[in-house]
Amino acid sequence: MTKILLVEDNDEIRENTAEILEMANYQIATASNGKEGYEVALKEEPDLIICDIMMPVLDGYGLLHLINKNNILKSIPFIFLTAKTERGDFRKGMEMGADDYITKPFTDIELLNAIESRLQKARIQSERAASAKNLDDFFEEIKNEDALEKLTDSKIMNRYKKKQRVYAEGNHPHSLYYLSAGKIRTYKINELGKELTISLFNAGDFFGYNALLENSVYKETAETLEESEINVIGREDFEILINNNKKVAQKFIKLLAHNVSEKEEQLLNLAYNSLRKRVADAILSLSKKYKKEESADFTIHISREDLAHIAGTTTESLIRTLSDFRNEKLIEAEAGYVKVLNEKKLLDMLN
Amino acid sequence: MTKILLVEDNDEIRENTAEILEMANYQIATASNGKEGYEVALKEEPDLIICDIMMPVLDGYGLLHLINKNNILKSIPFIFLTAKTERGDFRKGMEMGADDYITKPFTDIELLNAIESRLQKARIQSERAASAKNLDDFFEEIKNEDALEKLTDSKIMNRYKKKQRVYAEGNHPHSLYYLSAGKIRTYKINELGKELTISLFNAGDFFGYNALLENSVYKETAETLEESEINVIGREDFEILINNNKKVAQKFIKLLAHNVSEKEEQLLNLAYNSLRKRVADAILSLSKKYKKEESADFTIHISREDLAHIAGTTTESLIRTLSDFRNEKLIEAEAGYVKVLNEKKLLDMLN
DNA sequence: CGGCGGTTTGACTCCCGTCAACCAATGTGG
DNA sequence: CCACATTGGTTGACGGGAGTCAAACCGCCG
Repeated sequence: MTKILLVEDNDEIRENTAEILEMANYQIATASNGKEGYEVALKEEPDLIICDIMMPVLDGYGLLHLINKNNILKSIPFIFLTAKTERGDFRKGMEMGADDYITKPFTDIELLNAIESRLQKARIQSERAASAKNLDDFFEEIKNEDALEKLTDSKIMNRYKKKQRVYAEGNHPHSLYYLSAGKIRTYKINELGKELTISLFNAGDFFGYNALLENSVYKETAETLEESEINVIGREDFEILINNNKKVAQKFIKLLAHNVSEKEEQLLNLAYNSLRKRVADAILSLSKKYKKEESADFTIHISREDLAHIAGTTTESLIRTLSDFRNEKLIEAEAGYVKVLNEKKLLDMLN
Repeated sequence: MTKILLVEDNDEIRENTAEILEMANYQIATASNGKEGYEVALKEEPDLIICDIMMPVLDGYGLLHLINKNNILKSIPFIFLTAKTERGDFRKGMEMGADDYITKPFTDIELLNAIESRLQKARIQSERAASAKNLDDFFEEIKNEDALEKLTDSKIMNRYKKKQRVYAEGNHPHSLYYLSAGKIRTYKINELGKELTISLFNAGDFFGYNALLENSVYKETAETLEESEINVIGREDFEILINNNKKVAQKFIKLLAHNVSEKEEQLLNLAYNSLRKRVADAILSLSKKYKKEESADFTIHISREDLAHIAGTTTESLIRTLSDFRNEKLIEAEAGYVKVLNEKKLLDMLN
């Protein structure tokens, strides 16, 4: 049932009006001033508010102001019911966002008509917005339909040399990649030409799926860190698969969710961690990704520049930090490689 | 740009008024009577209609009647602009569903205020309705599943005050959240207690799905930026849905993929951008997320501290940067709010 | 031998984080 | 009702971390 909040300080008018409205089969909540009205509004969430202007404690303008500031209440139709007949008062009320302005004395019919008119209007508004949304959904659906016809079997294998590019930022994705051997990194470049390595991939990883799933262009560049072997899966095949195979969809959902978490963690690191800690993290994440087996100590062959781009710094700064680490016996480092000596201390590195 | 239809038979008033509105940067269509007005309305689909009452051929009431009968046009705000100052005329106009009633003579300010007030109101309506529709769709989907019996009671709605916590890092997720009104942010804290805001959410967004999908604990904390209303969807319901409903799975895959892209972009920013640029980006991302409509300028009420956490810096540094921006006339800022004056320059900010 | 790419070190600068103080507004408790 | 505490915003002074530019070094190959 439609619920109406009536805010009016004069007891007689309030009770009379409430009675009329109840006879018209509305559910009524009442309040005798703006402050009380706001409290009742919060609690009851009426479908419409009728409100006097001149009231003690908090007047009608004040109440309307509060209502408009509240995200939950601001879309409720608001009608002023007042003895203030001056043009200035009327304009002020309307400009503040009231939906109607009824001057006393008024007839029952006027009041009821005004209410119905506003309720009607509110209903139309919400219908309208909802139907726009429906149309979008509809087109969304069509897009996925006719992929079914074009099923072509394509499982190509490619060999890549070191530092070779697989795809570049801005390209349109045509395929999903599966790294069967080697190492891949993806990176972005900012306006000043500085590189940041975003992700590392190892044998057995899929990559390049993000642009496909988001249905957009690549947002990063992928290149090999060393010689690699890559399987290419056609876009259509992948789409059919993910749309029709529950398991595949679940796998990618989980993968994506994990990616998001990882990136969030990286964000926090880059934002506030010292260079020392960022370099330590970079080394550890390489270790985590590429270390062959649990017990053994880890050595990676990587250029200073590449390592710097993982830590988000410059080559020179990275080198200084590596020197520090070397002096502290945390790592062993010579041109072209880094070997982790004390993983625990790296892990506990303070900022 | 906002388009306004002005229907008025008096040439002088029409042209004068149109001129005022054009100066206020609205796009204007005109008509000199109700019939013509209806034709123009159909063709132009204005964002707002201003209309005289007494006109030849078809009067203002007639036009409003036609507009209300037309499904495409009926939700357009409608303002009468008339010499008819009688209470009866006013009531008739409002009862027919007009949104405001301005009597001649009127001042420019009155007219412009009335227009802005109604446009604002219309925006709120559609936002609100669209977000409600989203959730309804979602539950429509749920209903079709065979787990019907379990989830009848699962649509819980919660009210949160400003700065209240929804979930905390490390908690186990029990539900999916849907923000039906208000604003939410998620953030992480590093060992030194520094906060970084990871994501912002607006009415109509889902949040908290990442931990569910990854099948792990929350990796970030979520709290309200202002008073909010949140729908809670039980974990089981969500899991059934996403595992069995192709459309829902696709929706979340796309959402996740987009999240990843966003985070990657943020990574690059945090890694190498100057404080100036990061602050500019923070302001712009707020604008992008919370700006109501295209043309209007954007004001956000946010504490310095919160803004600093979005930019990944300290409150003091943020304040200095804001002062610089203010001196450069890029923004207007006083305690508790920031207003964007020159979006383009903020966007083109160099490092 | 000279050039070249990658690495390392040095010197300098400056951005920005830290600490401290102050102000204004708001709330609070006696 | 006022003194007082508290909170958020702002400004100033200071210093260190890390980026920039330059130069030296080193191994390698033709």
